[in-house]
Amino acid sequence: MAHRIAKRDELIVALGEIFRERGFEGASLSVITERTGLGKGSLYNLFPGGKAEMAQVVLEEVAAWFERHVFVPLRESADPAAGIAHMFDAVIRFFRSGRRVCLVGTFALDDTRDRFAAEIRTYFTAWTEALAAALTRDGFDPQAARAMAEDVVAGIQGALVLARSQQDPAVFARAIERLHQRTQGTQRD
Amino acid sequence: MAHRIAKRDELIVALGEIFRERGFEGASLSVITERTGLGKGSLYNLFPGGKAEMAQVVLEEVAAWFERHVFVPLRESADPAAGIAHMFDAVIRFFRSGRRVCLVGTFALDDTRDRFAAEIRTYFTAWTEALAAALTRDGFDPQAARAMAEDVVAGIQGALVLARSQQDPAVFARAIERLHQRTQGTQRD
DNA sequence: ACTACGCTGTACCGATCAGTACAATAAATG
DNA sequence: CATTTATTGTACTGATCGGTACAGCGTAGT
Repeated sequence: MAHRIAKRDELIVALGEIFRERGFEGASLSVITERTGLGKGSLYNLFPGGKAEMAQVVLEEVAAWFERHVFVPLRESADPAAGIAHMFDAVIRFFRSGRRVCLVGTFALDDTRDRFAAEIRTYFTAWTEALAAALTRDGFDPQAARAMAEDVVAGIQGALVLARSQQDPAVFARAIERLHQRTQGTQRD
Repeated sequence: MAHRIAKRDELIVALGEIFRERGFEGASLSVITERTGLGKGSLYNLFPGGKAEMAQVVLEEVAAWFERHVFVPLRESADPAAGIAHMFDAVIRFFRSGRRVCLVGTFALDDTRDRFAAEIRTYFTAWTEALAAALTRDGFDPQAARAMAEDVVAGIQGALVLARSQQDPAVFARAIERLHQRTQGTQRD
């Protein structure tokens, strides 16, 4: 049995890692009990809704993290370019420089997609819109800002796929760097 | 029971759709028998290796399709820009304007990733390298070509994730259009 | 027509799935 | 300490998993 996890927060983080590594279907109760050190009794006591509730809570946690570390800075930073830089830093940290995969992206592709469709959709629209708004404030034409925001969010997701496929975090780092530079470009309409 | 599938080629196509829609784990033998109209007896007669062999064959089929419709034009087209344009057309067709998802990308993210790691890796490296070579031939600085190729391949994957999450193929179409334009840009080093 | 063989459906296998029931234990409260 | 309450491990459920065994069938070759 793995080390016992004391606090609920840590448990949610651990669940997130498991879902990221194995997907929703692949994260069986047996691997969850093993990795968290919690028996089924404890798990179902904490999450009466079972696996679906665990995934739901993890998704909410992810959404909250992005809200705090990405969306708020994008929206409220006095200097929009600083907010955008902050976003890229946060993304690099969150995805562990490409070693981690995007849970929401994973869920968006596999057969879990319908179950969490609303959460997945919200995550990406919120991100795209917050970034587009920041780019607009930074001098981009609104239409160009929207296009650039889509490019950046899609580019990050794609970079995660590519880095994972090559087992090479450097691919992710390079892609992030280029995306960041493009947001600082001069052609803005 | 669904309509009986006559030819092996059609069967492989059907298997591809099932894996795309449900992932490797989610594509249970029961849904495969139902969707293909073939019983387990037939399936295991055709693919003695079971599900793993089915997925392997589908991956090979995808690789062959890209080799023929994407990599060869990229490598052999007299006009590299025409080869690149051909690639974008093929991609739009293959992914059904964003309604279809990339099987390889899906496998790269979920827990199937280790099982097919070699095939996944080859798919993306072959694509990136063929595109980078074409861009170089088209006048890009070799380093810029490599970066652009990574951006394009990652951008396509990300656009598929985004389009799927928004259930909006237009997101994919727009992203492809922008990627294509960037390959035609004038800043090449 | 007869044989041989490839294809097929079906019944079955042990393993594992998510989830439940519940008794034993631990912790909190008096 | 006694009693209540919350947490936990374990044994179980029925369903489904991937895979196997095999008998029945159709067709081709002769």
